[in-house]
Amino acid sequence: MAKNVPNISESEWEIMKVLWENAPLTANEVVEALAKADWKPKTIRTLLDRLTKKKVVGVNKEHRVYSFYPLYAESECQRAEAKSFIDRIYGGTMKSMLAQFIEEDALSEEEMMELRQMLEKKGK
Amino acid sequence: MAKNVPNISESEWEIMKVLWENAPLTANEVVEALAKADWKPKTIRTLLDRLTKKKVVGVNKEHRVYSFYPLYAESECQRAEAKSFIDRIYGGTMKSMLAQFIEEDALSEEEMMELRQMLEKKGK
DNA sequence: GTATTTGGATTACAACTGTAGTCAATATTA
DNA sequence: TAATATTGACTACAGTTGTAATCCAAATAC
Repeated sequence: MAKNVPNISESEWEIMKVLWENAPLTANEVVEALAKADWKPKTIRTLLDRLTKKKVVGVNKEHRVYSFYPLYAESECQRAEAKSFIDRIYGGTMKSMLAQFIEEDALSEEEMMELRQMLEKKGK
Repeated sequence: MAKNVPNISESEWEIMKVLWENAPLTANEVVEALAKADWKPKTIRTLLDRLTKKKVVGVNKEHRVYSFYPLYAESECQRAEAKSFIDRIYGGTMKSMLAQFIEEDALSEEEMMELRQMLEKKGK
């Protein structure tokens, strides 16, 4: 369980989002999915290659045109990032983070209500 | 308001934590505060210099031995990091993040209770 | 006042990132 | 089949980061 997820850089994360939604995809399909991001196709290739080298992405080489797919679930990666983020910035507790958001009115009334509901529901 | 905080790297963040707690401090005092972190003093100097160059830290050069102090509040930096983190990883909403934590039972009963209380109190 | 320590300035150097470009083989098109 | 386009492999190159070391001047210790 909880194999440690390798580090995924910011640009790489964009690629991953596409793969998590539609994998497997060829490089070209990823390029198309990211048309709005103004990256040159080669850049996307490089990122795919790096993700592959890092073993965050797998490659199917059965056909001439390879296809790529994630080797970790999105939620797994999110959780890994979240943990390291909260540790680093908020001393390790979600509470401090949420406390700050609440104090600084960074949440809308609606959002707070949703959060309350989520907590209630789980509460029991 | 909300001048954009420059990027603060992971190691640099450790330095900042010390400065936020005790600034102004000389380089040497920072070194002492970070004795447990096993960084060579020179490394800490380098990080202080970089933070200074980035204008995240200010320097008082009135005495031969300089002293350093933060130019941004901790909460300001935390918020900046949190925003970019949530945008990048959770599509921009705190809700998705908290939802995931709740679903995956990443919070203890006690933590959830505290969160509930915080939300209640603010609620009205 | 000489030797030594301390602190600031400068330099080092590899890994990781962002952002591509070149090259060569294969596939497709005319 | 000859020209062209696609795709994968490899290379490029500067900026950031982690992690220091060297050099020199001033201060301090003998």
